[in-house]
Amino acid sequence: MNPPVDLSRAPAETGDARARLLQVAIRLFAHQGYAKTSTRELAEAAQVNVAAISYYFGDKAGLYRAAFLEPMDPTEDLARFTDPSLPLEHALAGFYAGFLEPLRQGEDARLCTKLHLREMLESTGLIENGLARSIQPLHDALLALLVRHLGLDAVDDELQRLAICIEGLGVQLHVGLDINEVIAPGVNTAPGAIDYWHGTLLRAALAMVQAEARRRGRPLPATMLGSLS
Amino acid sequence: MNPPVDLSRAPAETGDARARLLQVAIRLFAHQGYAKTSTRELAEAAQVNVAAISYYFGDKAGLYRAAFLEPMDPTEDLARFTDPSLPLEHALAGFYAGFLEPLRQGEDARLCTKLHLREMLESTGLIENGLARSIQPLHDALLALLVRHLGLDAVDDELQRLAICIEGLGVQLHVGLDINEVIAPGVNTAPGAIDYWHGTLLRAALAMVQAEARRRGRPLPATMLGSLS
DNA sequence: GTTTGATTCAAACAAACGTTTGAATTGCCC
DNA sequence: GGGCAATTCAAACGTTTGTTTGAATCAAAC
Repeated sequence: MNPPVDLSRAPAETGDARARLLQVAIRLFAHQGYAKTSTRELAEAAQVNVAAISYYFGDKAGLYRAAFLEPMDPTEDLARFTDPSLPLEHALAGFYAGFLEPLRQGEDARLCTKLHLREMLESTGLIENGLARSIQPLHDALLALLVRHLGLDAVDDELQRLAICIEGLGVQLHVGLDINEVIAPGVNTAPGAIDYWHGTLLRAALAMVQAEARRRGRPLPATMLGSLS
Repeated sequence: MNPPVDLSRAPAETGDARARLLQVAIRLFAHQGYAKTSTRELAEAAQVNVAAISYYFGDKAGLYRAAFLEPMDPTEDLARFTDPSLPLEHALAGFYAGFLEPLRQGEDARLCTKLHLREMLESTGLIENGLARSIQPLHDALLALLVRHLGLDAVDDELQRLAICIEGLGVQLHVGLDINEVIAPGVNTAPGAIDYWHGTLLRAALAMVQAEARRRGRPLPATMLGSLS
């Protein structure tokens, strides 16, 4: 009795049934969505009895919530580019490194990103409490970076749009992971593809920022750029 | 008897039950996905008996397929930017106009785009036969445009990535429609927001293309640019 | 007015769904 | 070994799912 429903982060200490369910849930929910994934399918994939879902997570929605919120820690992504001493180029390189790292790692990390992207389209309400809280700091940090390097003293709408464009380039890589392979075979899978993408995104973002600086009549100080240009 | 299953485009002539089902299907499938939308919900929303679904479309999947493939005609989007006499800036402006037009129109057009975006993440196989066939021409036309203005004689991987970035900026607008409003309130809903976005996307794409031209040591002829710069 | 074919309807179907149950099993402390 | 709580299990629960059925309704042709 007294099931540890939502014991709040105890993935390994309570046998591996709970942990296996979580791992499988991320994969299956990401791959085929919430509604198309049945509890029996989850249980079978995790080699666990169906009742384990309600035992450990209350119900199917609880398992989804746990799987969705599990690996969300924006702090390490933030650390990659918020250092004010970084030149713009290196900061943007660090920014995109956060987007590209899941692509380098195994399929699990990629599916985890897919799970979050899916929520952006479905918006089951989890997005306001979880995803937004993970994205907002990244967005604000990027805004601060741009304000600093553009020499502005406030965030205006045009800067918001610029930031969203810069983020969008990184998001697009994940959203179009599958379809880009159909449209332009090899762009994502060829050896070294991720590194090439890193360079492309970085140059694109730099060009956008420099264009915006020029548009505002505030060309970037050369010292703020790195070696690439 | 002899039900007109998949009569292949006869939306109005056979009473409006079929047409109403299609219209409702686009809205509901886009809003909550395929699996979360039940046949009874569809029938009720369309004020139609449940049997009408199998009567007109065979089954639920048939209705989804019909709704998905219904309004897909890339030719008019193509016409906006493929004219070789257009300067680069005007061509890119036309390119993004195709992305932004659904945002100007009613919610229906927006949901239709959402329906297609959702398929990019789910990949139920419909994407290869339908969506890819609608996107591929756009992508190829954009490649041709870039090859022409960059003075290249072939498409290489870096040009593929540049094209995907340019497209990604447009896609991002739709993908992030909801979440961007949470992160940066007003960017999509403020009066004139779409027009502002058009300018931002255009300047960003131009900057990316010019940067790529510089990287290749082939600066763009000034004659190919328009009045903005 | 009757016939004919197309369309609509309420009702029912089997299958799959999420969840619960109560007994069986396990691991561990005394 | 006995007691105890945590965990696992097969089975069943009631509901909802997609689909089908056969009769009822409708509009036009004869």
